[in-house]
Amino acid sequence: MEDNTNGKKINMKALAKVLNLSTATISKALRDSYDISEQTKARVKEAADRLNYVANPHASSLRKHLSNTIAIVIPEIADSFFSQVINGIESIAGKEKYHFLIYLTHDSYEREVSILNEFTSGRVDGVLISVASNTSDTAHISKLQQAGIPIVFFDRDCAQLPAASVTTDDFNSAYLATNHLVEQGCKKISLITVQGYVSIFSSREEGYRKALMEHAIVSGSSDIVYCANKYTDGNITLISEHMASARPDGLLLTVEHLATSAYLACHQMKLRIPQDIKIVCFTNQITAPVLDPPLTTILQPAFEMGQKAVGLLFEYLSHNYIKLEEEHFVLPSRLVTRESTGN
Amino acid sequence: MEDNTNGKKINMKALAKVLNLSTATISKALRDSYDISEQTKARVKEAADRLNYVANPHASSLRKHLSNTIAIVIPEIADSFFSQVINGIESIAGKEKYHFLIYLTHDSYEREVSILNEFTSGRVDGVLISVASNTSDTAHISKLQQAGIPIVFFDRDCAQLPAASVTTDDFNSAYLATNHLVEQGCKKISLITVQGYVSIFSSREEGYRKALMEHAIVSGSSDIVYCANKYTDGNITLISEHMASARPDGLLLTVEHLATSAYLACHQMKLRIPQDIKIVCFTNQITAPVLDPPLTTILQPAFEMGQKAVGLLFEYLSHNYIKLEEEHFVLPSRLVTRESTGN
DNA sequence: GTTATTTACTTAAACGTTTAAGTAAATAAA
DNA sequence: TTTATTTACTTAAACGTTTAAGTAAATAAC
Repeated sequence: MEDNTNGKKINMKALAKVLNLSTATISKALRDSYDISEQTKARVKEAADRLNYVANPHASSLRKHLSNTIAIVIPEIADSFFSQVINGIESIAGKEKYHFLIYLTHDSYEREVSILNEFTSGRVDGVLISVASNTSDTAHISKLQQAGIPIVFFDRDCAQLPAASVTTDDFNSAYLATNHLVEQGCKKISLITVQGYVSIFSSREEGYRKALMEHAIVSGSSDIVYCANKYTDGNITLISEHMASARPDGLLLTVEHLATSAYLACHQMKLRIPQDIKIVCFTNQITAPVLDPPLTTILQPAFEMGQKAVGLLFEYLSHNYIKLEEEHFVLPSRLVTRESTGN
Repeated sequence: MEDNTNGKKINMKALAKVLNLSTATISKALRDSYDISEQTKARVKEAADRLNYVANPHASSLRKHLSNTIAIVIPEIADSFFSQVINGIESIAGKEKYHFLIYLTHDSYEREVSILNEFTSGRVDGVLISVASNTSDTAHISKLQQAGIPIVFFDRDCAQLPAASVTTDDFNSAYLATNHLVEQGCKKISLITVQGYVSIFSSREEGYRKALMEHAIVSGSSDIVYCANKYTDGNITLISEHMASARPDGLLLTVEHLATSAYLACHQMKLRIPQDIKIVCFTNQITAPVLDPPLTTILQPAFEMGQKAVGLLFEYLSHNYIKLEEEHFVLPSRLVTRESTGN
């Protein structure tokens, strides 16, 4: 191979020297500038290919004030919903040659703040975020917006903020799911959820309440159990104790990992699903149909939400001049009934 | 607020002007250089904090030839194993103030090649990769190594390459799992797996074969089913057809998503697990204990593998001068027996 | 009291791109 | 034939850091 590079990493200057051209010409040729002859473009591209030239993204980002990178900020990654969202984002961002950095808040407001604060540095061109469940003060988000970094919320938004959002119809889904439990004969339905300020949890709670109200089922705060928002034995205990004391005949679970906990609790207490207790859960786990018994789920359009969120961001970034703060999309979730609510 | 910045993004030059210092002093003060007085350091840090100064990472990376970013290249993300690995990586990388870019190959060799080729640009300081199952030509990986980018393989390595690896004992796990099936009374055990060049699949296949051999169970190629490496209805059909024709009484499944497919196939065919057929699967799904019936699994130390892999990379990057190509770690997986192999 | 060393800074170049502005040669317009 | 325009480049500055090298003032050594 006569490539004159001795295995050293090649940069634009070296490439220019090889071709007897200026770096400006190389740069423009590679970006297909009208300013460069077709012949030269071909020569440059051939040489770049042959010598494995790849432009240094830091130099490029520094000069252009564009990173071609977006940040995805989520509470957890070991969750079917979030990983499917990432798949959706990747399906679009990958094609557009965008890179994405992932940040996990572990559902902690403090981490979220320190993660977002760093984004004023120009590291990313935009942010897709699903906020921590205990995020109520949104100053860190406003600060980012004021710094000119576009933000799109998905799933968990901060309703009080003027920002783009892609969510699902949590209120209605919870309402329909609760109705379904009532229709299947439940008289005492408990909500197993997570404490948090974000709207998805309050919406799900309100949907649940509305359904109960409409069926004249009295429910008090003792029918709601607040669990930790991660998979722990503690949650199993919480649910067991609740079932022992409140003796519900229906459960609405608002997060994925609660399905396993609730099932284990039922198995431990020898409660038969659905005969003794019926269960619905918000989850995208593919194992739902093979659980014991198959689980009735509220299936969220995770992949599509990811696509839509990143699509909005790209539309903004490509200067199609949409106003992000006016973009709000609510994609429908679907109640998939299975044996866990059958009879 | 008298911050002289009018809401514009502040850079080092602006900060220097505010403090009547040179940018060199600012830079050194923020990095705690011995060259700067404590008094000045305090002044600088206070002002930086107050004005929300965050250094531009592109400028910094360009100058230092360090990105403080690593790449994680995996086949899929909607998989408990990989998402737990990411959690492990994040648990270390997050603390070290490293950022990570995620790239999905969708198990395609071509995508893997084009993703890795880009890494010679200096975008990342190192790469953690689990190769695509059909990667046999490893030129793209060697090229990256020659360019001086450190690589650590996890789970799926390229055994022929001199590179660090963190794997689990696939051979032995498959061997033990198959033995377990035999001990539980299986006489005809099928392997449901995925076609691929990577060692995990061949190791699992060999472990399976060795166990059968030792028990003098004759097995032919008709006992092995090669599925697509993603969750599809096609796989369910493949498995059903195999069970109809080969009539196995035991199944060893080598990838997570096959558990759901196999269970559905059994349900459809009215085969009772474990009475008619016993099942073991390599999976980290938390729902394993609540499946119908609870699934015997080979649980991989995903989180620890992520930690170990990124730990090796950091040890190398911090110039502790370990030789990556000599680092090979094999972490043990654990057979967790449940009803799917009971009697 | 002169010289050497230390302290606490500053100056300026460099990292590898992109791009506005400039230019010489070729072509078109008058 | 002269002038205007177009083509295909080059020059040089800029992006925001880091750092080697330099320096003036203060302190220490002799």
